[in-house]
Amino acid sequence: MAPTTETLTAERILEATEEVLRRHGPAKATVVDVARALGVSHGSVYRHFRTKAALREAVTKRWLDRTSEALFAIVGRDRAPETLLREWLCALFDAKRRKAGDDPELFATFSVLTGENSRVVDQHIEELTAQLTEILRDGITRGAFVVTDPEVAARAVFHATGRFHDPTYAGSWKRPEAQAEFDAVLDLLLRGLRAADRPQH
Amino acid sequence: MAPTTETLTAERILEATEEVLRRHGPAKATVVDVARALGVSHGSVYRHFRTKAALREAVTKRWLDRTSEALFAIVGRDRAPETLLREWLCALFDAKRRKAGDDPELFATFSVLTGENSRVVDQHIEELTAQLTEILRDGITRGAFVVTDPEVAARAVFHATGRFHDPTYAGSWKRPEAQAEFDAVLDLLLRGLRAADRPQH
DNA sequence: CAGCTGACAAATATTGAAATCTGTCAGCTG
DNA sequence: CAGCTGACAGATTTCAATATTTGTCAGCTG
Repeated sequence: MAPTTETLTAERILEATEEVLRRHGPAKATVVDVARALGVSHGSVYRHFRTKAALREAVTKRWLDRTSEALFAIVGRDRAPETLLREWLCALFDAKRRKAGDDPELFATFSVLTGENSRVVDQHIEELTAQLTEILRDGITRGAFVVTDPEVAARAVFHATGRFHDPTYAGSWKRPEAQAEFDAVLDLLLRGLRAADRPQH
Repeated sequence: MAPTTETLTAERILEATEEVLRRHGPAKATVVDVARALGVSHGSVYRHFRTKAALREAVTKRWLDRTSEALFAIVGRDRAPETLLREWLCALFDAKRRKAGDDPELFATFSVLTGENSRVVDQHIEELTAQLTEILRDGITRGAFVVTDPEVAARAVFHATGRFHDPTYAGSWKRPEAQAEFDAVLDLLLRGLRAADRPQH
C-alpha cells in the first residue's frame, strides 16, 4: 500500500505484521497481506522470517515484552515487599485485561500461541516468574515473607493467580465480580507468604 | 443393537448415551447412534430429552455428580480442619486427573460444556465451592482457620487451585512436575488460611 | 390411549473441486 | 552481488453441492 524507498528491515516487517494482525486477526492475516502493506513481494518477507509461524511469534514476543518491561519497572520500586507484590500482581492483571480489551486481535494471536505451547509464551511466563521470584527473595531478606524456596513460591503464586492472567479466562475479566475475586485470591496468598509476626492489617 | 422388552426410561437412555459418548466422543456421537444402541427410533429419545444438548448435559451432570458425591463423603470425615481441606483438595485433583485419563471422551464432553458455560458445569462448581465453604466454616469454629467470609475464601481457594481441576489444563496434569506444583499452591493457601498461633507444621 | 414409529423440513456436517496461501529458488536489477 | 522479484509446487483454505443429523408430529400399535 505504501511502497517506501527505505530498506526492508525485520523491524519494519514486524510493525506491518502487527498492523495486519490487528486488522484481520490471526485467522485471516496472510503473509501476502503483510507484503502488500509494505509494498514488497511476499518472498522478501521470507528473507527475514523463515516461516509464517516465526513471524507471528516474533510479533507476539514484541507485544509481550512490552508488558514484561512495564512490570519490570515495578520490581524496582521502593515499597514494603507486600505492597510491591500487590502492586505487581495488580499491574499484571490490569495489563492483561487491558490488552484483551483494547487489542482483541493481537490478544487472540497470543491466545493461539498459548494453546500451542509456543516457546515464546513459555519464555514470557519464565520472565514473569523470574520477576516474581525477585520480589519474593527481596521480601525474604527484608523479613517480610516466610518462604522456603522463592522460585517454587513464585511459581505457586503465578499458578494460583492464573485465572487473572491466563488468556483462557479473558472472557471472565469483564464480569463485575472479577476484581473482587482477584482481591480475595491476592489477600489469601499474601497472608500465606507473610512472616508469622505479621502486622495483622 | 440390543432391543429389550423393558420400557424406555430416561435412565436407560442416559446409560446408552454415556456408552455412545465413550465410544465416539462428543464430536461424533449422534442421537441416532443412541437410539440404535437402544433398539428404538430416535424419535423416542426426544420424548425424554427435548434436545441433544439437554441429553449431553444430563449425561455430564450424572458423571459430575459422581465426583461431587465422592468428595462430599470427605467433608464428613473426622479430621483436623487443615488435614480435611488438604484431603479434599487432593481428592478433587485426583478425581479430575483420573477422569481425564480413564474416560477421555466423557471428559472431552465435560470440557465442551465448560467452554460453553453450561448451567450444569456452573452447578457442579457451585456444589464444590459449597463443600469447600463447609470445610472452611467448620475450621473457623474450631479455631484452626482465620477467614473473614468463608464463602469468599472458598471461592478464592477454588480459583487459586483452578490449574488442578479446570479441564482447560488437563493436558498439564500428566507432567511429572504437576504434583509438586499442586503441593506448592496447597501449602501456600493453607498457610494463608491458618490461624496466627499456628502449629508451624 | 401412552408410547413409539418413521417420514419430513430445517439445520449442520461432509466432501471434493477450485482458489488461495506458504515456502522455495532461479534469475533480475540497482 | 545483496537483495528483491515473481513463477512455481505443495499445503491449506474456501465454497458449494451433497449427505447426514436434529427436532417435529401425524398416525400406528399393543
